[in-house]
Amino acid sequence: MPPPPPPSASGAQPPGAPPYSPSAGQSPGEVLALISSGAAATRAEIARLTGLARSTVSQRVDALIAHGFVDEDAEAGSTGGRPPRRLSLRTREHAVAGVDLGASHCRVALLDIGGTLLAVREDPLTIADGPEAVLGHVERTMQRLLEEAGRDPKTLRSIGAGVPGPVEFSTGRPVDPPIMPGWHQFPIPEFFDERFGVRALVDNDVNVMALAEQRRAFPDTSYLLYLKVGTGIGCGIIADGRLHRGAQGSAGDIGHIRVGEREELCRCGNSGCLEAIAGGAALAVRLKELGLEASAGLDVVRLVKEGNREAVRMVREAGRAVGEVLAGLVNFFNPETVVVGGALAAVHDQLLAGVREAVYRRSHPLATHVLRIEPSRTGENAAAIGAGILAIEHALSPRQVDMALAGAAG
Amino acid sequence: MPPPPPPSASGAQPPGAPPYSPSAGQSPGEVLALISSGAAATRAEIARLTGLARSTVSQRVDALIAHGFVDEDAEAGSTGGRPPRRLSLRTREHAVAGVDLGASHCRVALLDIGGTLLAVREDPLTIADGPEAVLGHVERTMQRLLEEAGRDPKTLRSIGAGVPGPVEFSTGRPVDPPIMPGWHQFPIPEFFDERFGVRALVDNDVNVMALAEQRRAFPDTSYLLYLKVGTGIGCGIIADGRLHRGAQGSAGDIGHIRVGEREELCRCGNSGCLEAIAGGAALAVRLKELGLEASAGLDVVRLVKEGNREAVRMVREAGRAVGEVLAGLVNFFNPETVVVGGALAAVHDQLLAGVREAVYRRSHPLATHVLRIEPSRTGENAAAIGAGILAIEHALSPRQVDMALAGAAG
DNA sequence: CTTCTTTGTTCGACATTCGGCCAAAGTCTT
DNA sequence: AAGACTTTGGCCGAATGTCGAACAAAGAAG
Repeated sequence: MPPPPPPSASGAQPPGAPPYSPSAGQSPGEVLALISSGAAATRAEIARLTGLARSTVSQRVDALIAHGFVDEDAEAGSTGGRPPRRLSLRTREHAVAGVDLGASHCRVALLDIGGTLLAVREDPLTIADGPEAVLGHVERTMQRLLEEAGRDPKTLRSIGAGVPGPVEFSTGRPVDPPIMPGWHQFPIPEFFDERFGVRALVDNDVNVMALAEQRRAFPDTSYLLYLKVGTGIGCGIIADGRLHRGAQGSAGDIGHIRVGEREELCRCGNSGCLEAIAGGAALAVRLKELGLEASAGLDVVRLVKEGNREAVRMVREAGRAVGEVLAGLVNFFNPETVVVGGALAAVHDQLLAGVREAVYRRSHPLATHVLRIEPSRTGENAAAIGAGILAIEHALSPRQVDMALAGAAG
Repeated sequence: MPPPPPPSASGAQPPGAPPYSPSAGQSPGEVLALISSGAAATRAEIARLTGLARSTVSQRVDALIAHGFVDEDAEAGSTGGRPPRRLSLRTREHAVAGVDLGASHCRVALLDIGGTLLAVREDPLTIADGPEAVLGHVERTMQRLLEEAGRDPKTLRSIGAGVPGPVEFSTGRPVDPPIMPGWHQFPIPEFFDERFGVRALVDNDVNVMALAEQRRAFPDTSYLLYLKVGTGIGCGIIADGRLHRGAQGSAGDIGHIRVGEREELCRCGNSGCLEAIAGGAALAVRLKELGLEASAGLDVVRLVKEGNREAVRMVREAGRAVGEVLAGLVNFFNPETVVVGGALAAVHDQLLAGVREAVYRRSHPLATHVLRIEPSRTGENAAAIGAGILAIEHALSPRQVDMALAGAAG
């Protein structure tokens, strides 16, 4: 018979004990996370941060070094004692690819595992040509970039991809994508697994852009909305530092939210949709009706930059429409940062003026008190880099790293 | 010289091996989570689920039993071999309190750690009397309920509370609550800590109602919106099974989202707010203008139940207004379930008809395909129970349990 | 009544972690 | 410039935790 609850001997915690465990560093993979995130750069820092014994830290770091995940750099400056050896992610032998597929373009980026862009290439490409043709091109581009960058294809650790349509993230398959005929349920990860033997993560393009924006430009923000105002209008959502994809992965599909009582017809069949009022395509149509030369969102940008009064007025009005919808989303979601990107963000002076005007008028003071509304800081590579970040974070996840260390024990 | 990176098995896993670790059971606290959640009820089940050795499981379960967290019940039916011993949460010696504070009422619930309601009590109470008076009453009610239920106050493990205003969850302090004068920044957790020596978790009342609804009525849904249509209108958000509170904890504040181009004046100073159009208070005002007897949301409910045509029409119209806003939120958030509660949900036939009509007209098929819009299933105790759930989940969190086991080591 | 299956416990082997000790490598003081 | 001090990292024995095999328990199946 097991003894009854012990009479709680004086097991009171020693006074100087670390505060339990900050729930980090419990495995080699988590130690690597500390290193790669920049939270800790030396063995001693890791020990302090995790509360682990220095010897334990050393042992884990040794394992990470032995498996090629970590480099031991030159020693850093002393703080009064023996100078520490600086640890860093071994970027030379680990690469990922980020793929940005658009309706009419394809951009492939090669990044090292530390997030540094090694090479990019953009090509015109019709996504409606179907998955085999498009992904075949992507594969060749990846091979080419690897060669140009002097990286062994064996060092590719994972692949991220952003596509212009809804995706079931867990399987990486597009789900009834409107502008991607032939892609419904196509197993994109399997395609890449067969060619490169690595895991591919596929997400909506707006989601990966939001990820890039948050990780690169606003790392201190955990709640961020990324509004893409281009031909259409979409939104990427970062909640608690992670992408929010919703129950079916279609979260952020705000292009067809109704604005006011307006009746502009939308291609979706409804009327008054945000996209039909403020989307680049809709603006171009209306400018054309005014006799101006405009067929796409980029023409609107051009006209605004030329100082065309009608175009400026229209973009500002579009900003107000976006802002009216955004005001509601701000109340609902309570983000800390809203980033406006997409083709129309090129004229963000005009667009953001309208957005800010509407949001600050309609949102609650509590929610807007510290709210920042800013133009996108990432450039044309945003989606490709965001896809690459998706791949990097997968490859460096403690779980993946621990598996690699355990799987190839030696 | 360290060997180069091993040929890192890409995705190939040994066929018979357990699927790495389902990231559960890594500590006694996590074993308890399996038991309390009902995921596993015997030692053998825990071993199968976690992949741990049976001896390890036994040792952890012994520790949990020794510390009074787990009971070993009578043995269950055999499946062809030795019958397993059934394990269960020891509910007799662990209790929590759930506090529901409203503008003019106070409800306190006592629950055992398994979530069973032991006792409840509601009293009229003016929250504007200030924190000392109100919390003093809550304290006395808790003492009384503990006595009535025959529970030693020492068995109280934590306290949850829902209050009618914005709260900074991490500190448990109200932040500029409009209808709680005198409560700004009042340290509610400290108040309870001094009296009961346990942690108190304070959240917005709509949030805890959403939690109760999800945990009790829709446990298989990870993305849920709880709409409370009462005097005002608010929304609780469950994302990935957890409460979404936003950057400042004011997420879900949808009462002042603009609906269409309407111009009804709102107490917030703006016009066209959802609350001013569809809130119970606004409906009552309008019915009164029509010469009917109505001063609060409950009068609207009464009139609808009496079959008053104006009231029915008005509630249905309110449902449409709510639905119009909700349609946008559904596109943005992509929930799986929307629950409509609050005082006006008592006439959910009329209200939901309007909501569904607007949502299914305006939301995208992809998002609405599997979307359920349903009336609240929890009753008047929803907020108190939700607050209790907050407390239970804190007390049973692996971290808390592991600390308890380590702290009182024998 | 024997054999089989499943559960839970006991116990020795093995791995991990800790903490103390020591060497290394700098700064600071005299 | 030499010695004292501080901080880092490696080494090693002790403590702890986990595993797997063997075994006992308890019922089902034949």
